[in-house]
Amino acid sequence: MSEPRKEVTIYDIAEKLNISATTVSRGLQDHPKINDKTKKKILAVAAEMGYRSNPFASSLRTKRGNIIGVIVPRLNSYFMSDVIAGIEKVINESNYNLFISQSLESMKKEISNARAMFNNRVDGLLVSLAYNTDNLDHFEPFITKNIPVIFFDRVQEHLQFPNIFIDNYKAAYQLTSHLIEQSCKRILHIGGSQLRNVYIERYNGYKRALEDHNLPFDDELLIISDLTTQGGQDAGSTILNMEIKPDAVFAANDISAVGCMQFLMDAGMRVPEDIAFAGFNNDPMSSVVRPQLTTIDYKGFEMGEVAAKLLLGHLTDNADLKQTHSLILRSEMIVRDSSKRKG
Amino acid sequence: MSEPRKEVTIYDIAEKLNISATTVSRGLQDHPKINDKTKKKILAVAAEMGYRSNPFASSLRTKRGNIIGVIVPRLNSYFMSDVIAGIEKVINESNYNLFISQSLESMKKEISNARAMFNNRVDGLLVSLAYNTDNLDHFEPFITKNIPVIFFDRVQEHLQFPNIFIDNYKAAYQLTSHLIEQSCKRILHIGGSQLRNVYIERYNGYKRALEDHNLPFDDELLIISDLTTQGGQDAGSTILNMEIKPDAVFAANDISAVGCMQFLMDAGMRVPEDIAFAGFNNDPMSSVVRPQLTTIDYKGFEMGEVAAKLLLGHLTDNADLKQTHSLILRSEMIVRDSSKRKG
DNA sequence: CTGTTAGCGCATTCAG
DNA sequence: CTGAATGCGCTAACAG
Repeated sequence: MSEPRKEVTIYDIAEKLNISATTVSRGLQDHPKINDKTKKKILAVAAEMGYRSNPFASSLRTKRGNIIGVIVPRLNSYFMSDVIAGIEKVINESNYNLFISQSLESMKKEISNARAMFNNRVDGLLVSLAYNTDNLDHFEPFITKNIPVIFFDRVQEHLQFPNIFIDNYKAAYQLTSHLIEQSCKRILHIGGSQLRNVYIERYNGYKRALEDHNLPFDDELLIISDLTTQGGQDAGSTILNMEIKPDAVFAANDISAVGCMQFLMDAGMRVPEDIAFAGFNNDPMSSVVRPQLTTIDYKGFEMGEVAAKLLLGHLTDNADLKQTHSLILRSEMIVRDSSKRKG
Repeated sequence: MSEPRKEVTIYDIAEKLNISATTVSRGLQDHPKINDKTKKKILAVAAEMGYRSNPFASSLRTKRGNIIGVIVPRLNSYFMSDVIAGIEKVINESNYNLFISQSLESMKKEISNARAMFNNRVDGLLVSLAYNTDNLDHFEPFITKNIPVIFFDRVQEHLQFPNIFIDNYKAAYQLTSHLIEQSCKRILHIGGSQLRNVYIERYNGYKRALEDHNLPFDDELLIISDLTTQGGQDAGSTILNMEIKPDAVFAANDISAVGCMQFLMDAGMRVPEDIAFAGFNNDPMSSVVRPQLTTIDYKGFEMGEVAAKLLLGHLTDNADLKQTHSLILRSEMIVRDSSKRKG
């Protein structure tokens, strides 16, 4: 295999044109004060010589690597991959690059990922927290260096870090109220980690809706789960063994809702007649399952776009955007057959 | 907001310890010829002063950025996000970082992404090709610079670039034969872009199975689709209008299979009695849909891991791994109710 | 509009 | 085992 030829530098271009490297550098960056003619010549020669800029040198000089870090709990969930797709779309149109890593729902990994991002000198960071993260100390170094960190979806309140999320409380309230309107009186909730805002809020919204409609709540009606298919099935099994069964289930995500629902249907229960169902996220499987699942349309792609744009705003000192501390995105209830007991 | 304090450099550490920066640099890298005592002192002072290495300077010097680029058609598909998760897992354990971008199934975007990766001087590249990519010219620059490029899943034969994929031909043959064994005689195929190996192979495997079992094939039995839910529904609509209907459908992915199957069921057809179904990928929705979908288990996560490991092997001059040109991963047929007409 | 000079922080000679 | 010197390629003063 032949050795790669030496890289062309701005000095090579400068030499060929009998001008200074500075001018070449400026020409390449479309600096306003450079003569259009020289600019064109520079570009032409650069192309001809196969020049490509050296981002390492540039970064060393400017102290900016033009990279944005992303830390998410998992990459392989429909919702998250949709968020990442949204982020990528926005970032791809900018001059930044994306470093992506996953915490695998472990705070320990999240800490090590954050450190890696910090050491790699990302210019900004987008984070969705792991299941069990209970403090934000590992993001302190970013504050020291004025590196913007933005949390999305799985957020935690912090003075320095903007948050982007949807109104989980309201959505859960809405969903639960809807179930109540379908004359459900005993609604069970399959909830996620009560460390995470999203699951706390969904639980709170659910509970408040019960209260507001004078429905009783007892401990048997709350099942904390890992929200996997298996988790949903386990919940189904628990329900099957209950003396007094719930007449509705509101699960904190679609996957566990579907797992639970199909488990109970396989056991002979009818949905929604015996037991109505509602999930959360509008995962594709919610419209594949029969009866189709009532859920909350939670646009991951849009959330990714918004998060990325907000971060870019911070990086370009956009005054308006820097004002934003919390951004609450719209979400929408989608009523499907799994909860329609009338009409 | 206060200005970030100046970064600590190896010179600062050197000064504090009255040794040279060279020694500090060596100590930090665990160079064998450095006294253990000095090494420890260096590490201690580095930690104390809050030192972090400057990857820009290091990269400029060594000409390696320790980044691996990934270009995929889409990030938000279950299969791809699983692949990416596998890649991330392996890379996260190494000293490399991941640049990720998506071509959105457009060759044009793929070209621009490849250029960006090249200009950002990635050390290696993992690629799954866009729907309509019909040549590999945009990857030539990587050859010139001896940058390894590895294709996975959506691959194209090329002397310089290793490929990782599954035996799509065999899997399709197996699936089609299975349908034939269920006494299906008229099997329709919903295929993807006939530019992409994966879809060509699936079609070929299907066709060969028909031939081997002396079943007729006519043009009406092939529908080329974009393999979305809508694409599946469209295929269903076409089928509904056929005078002689197929008694089985083999779709090149699960999403379109499910779209088509549910469309036909909604129109009153019975699955598998009137029409049997098979898909491809083992997407989660294939086990949620009823009847559950017969499919090919295609482990994205594993493919990601393998691809990343192979690339790392190339980067570390691992002789064994560098020998590998093509790697064919195992896949497995999963027979479910959508195709079980007997027993 | 263009050039001169200098230095970002590190790793690698080469010399002890 | 350690150090002095050098340059990777670029951009930002500053000066004209």
